[in-house]
Amino acid sequence: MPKKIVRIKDIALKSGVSTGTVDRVLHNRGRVSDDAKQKVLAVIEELNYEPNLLARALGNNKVFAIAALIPDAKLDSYWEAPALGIKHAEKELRGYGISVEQFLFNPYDVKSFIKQAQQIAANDFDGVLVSPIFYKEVLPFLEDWKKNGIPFVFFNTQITDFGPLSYIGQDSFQSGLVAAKLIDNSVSDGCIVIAHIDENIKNAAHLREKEEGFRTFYKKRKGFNIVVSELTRSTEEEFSEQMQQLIKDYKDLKAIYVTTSKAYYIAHFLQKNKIKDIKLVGYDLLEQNIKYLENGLINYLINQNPYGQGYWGISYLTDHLVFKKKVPAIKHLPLDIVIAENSKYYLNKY
Amino acid sequence: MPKKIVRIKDIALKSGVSTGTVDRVLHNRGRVSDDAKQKVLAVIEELNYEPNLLARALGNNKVFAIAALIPDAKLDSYWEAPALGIKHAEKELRGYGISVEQFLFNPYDVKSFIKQAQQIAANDFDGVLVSPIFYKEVLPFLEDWKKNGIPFVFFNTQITDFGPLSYIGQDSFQSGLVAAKLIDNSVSDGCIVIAHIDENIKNAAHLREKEEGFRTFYKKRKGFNIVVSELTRSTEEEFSEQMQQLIKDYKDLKAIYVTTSKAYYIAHFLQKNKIKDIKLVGYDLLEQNIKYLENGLINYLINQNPYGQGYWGISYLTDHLVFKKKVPAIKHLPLDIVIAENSKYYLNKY
DNA sequence: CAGTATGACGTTAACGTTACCGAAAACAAT
DNA sequence: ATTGTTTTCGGTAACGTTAACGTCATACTG
Repeated sequence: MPKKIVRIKDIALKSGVSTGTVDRVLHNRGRVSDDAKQKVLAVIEELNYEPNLLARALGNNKVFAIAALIPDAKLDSYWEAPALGIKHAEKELRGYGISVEQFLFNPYDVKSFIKQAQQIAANDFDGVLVSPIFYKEVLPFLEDWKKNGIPFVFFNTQITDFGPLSYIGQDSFQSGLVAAKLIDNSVSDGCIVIAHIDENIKNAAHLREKEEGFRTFYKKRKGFNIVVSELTRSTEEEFSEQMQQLIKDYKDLKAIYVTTSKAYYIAHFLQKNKIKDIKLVGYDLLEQNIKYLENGLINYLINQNPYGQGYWGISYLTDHLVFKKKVPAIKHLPLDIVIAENSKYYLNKY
Repeated sequence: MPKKIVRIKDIALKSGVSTGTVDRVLHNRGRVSDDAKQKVLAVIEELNYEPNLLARALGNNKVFAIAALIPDAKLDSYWEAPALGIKHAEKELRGYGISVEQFLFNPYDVKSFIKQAQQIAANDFDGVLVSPIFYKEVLPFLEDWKKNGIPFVFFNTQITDFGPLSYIGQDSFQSGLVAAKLIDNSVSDGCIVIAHIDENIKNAAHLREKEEGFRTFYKKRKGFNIVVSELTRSTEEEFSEQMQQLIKDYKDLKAIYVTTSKAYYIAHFLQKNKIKDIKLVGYDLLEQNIKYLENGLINYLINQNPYGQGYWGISYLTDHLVFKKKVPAIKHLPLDIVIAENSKYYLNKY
């Protein structure tokens, strides 16, 4: 009953060559006659050989160096989670010959991004995990890596094409739909604001997609007034003024959909000004967000699973490098709906 | 920079014994003097040795046979997902020397459970994954397995103690809280029914816990009338009558919380009788449930992640048997809140 | 004190794969 | 024919761990 295991040796025997030749065929690195190659391939097919991943990794006996190019969590705490996911993945996969080095850049400073990317390009890594938030600037590096056969995985921000090994992240449009439905479940008319906070909407395709998804949902609905607002917060006062204005402009404001992880700015404002009955939906389980989720000022958070993104990114690169497995070209992580009662399950777990 | 790898041989060398001795210490299978043991342990600590899991599994060179004792999906489609999770896990882990055999029993027939369990006990398996829905009947088998040093993992239904390797499932109480909050978000007063469908509440501790969680949430709230109803459905007519009665008894019925995966029974009834404005929250992404989720008759489903339960169960047994890793004694899977817009992410993925 | 258990340890062949090192064979240029 | 070059291929030592086996020494038995 336990299926007979097929080894390289068996293939070699059956096709009358040596294990070395079979190995060369398997990884088609040439130096093998067409004749032999065909024969070996036929036998592989016939016995339907499945490589033993353990032995493969062990025999390889190489430590693969992976570089992770991500924003510095000190400058935006959203990035704590991916960093942790990456760290945990490394720990778990170290036994499989993986080592990861994180290159942190300032998400508000293109220069710093380029500098770190150059660092990576200068040393030779076997794979790169990158959050390509600077579209134009990352391109030359992608070219370089591609030319050198170094696989790279995008995460969090999607770039179409340019041949990444994989993209890991969320479906922004769909997440806009989810947010809309959640609001729709408790608001039956009035004004709803889509708030982009601290991001230049021009450069942030994923925010536009969220907005698009949200609007799409509400196209079917009557009696709502959907408004977009771009807010910035360099100081609390500045932010507060913008909010005051918003409240004044839209008397029937019923709900706010925050497309970034900064919902807690608004929650803070609402609390301070004792404003109730405005539903609030945002993203990401930052400590401050959770706080307001628990005291009811934020109604729902959508988890983008940043921890999982980091974890899967490293995981996929490992599958590719160590085990030479195929990995999906795209992995959309679930759009977890988080309330106070189930939040703990989404905190730094996978 | 790439950390120096510590091998058993290094430990042996440094502590002046042989690799065999180190191996015996590592797996403390005795036959080692206290003296040597202490020394080896000290060196292990000092170099902080981390075993190479690949080499371990490869060297072991044993095919571990795991038995999965679960209800037959033909008799309750909830069990399709765990079966699939188990199958996928097996596929993924076959390369690591794992083979799984599923033993399906009739969830409504104790005899069939016993028969299958005996099957497992008769042949010798290296590990068992079991959904112990028949509390009393499973105990003797647990004793047996324990005596024979065969690890077993519970999933879906929790049994306190009896020394499983791990329990994998949901926190029922907490899931009651989640359900309550979801209903509370869209209902502000009136009567709310907790419906147990097709289950004997006496034997179903997890259903009682769900109810308990739900009630706990509503203890803080005023103006609600929380009612419990046990429903059965052998025929559609029988069920319909019970529902009619319920509607008649509670004119201000605003929401129903179904503690099992049978919310679609109620949705079906509501649709047929054109009853609107009763919020419905249930469990599990069965095809029929999804259907009503999409057309709005079911408002929320809570995903118990049955696929993941199966997957993790096998995964944990593998960690224990193959890699000899420590596994958590308890794994509570997330209480995923599912609406039409995010349901696809929870369908048979992990 | 011989004989036998018992316990403590070392040695070693595997596990399946990889990758390097040459040997052998085929071919090319004199 | 000889030498040189290239292509194809076999042999084999690793990779880190496991577990069966063998070898001692010591303790116990009568």
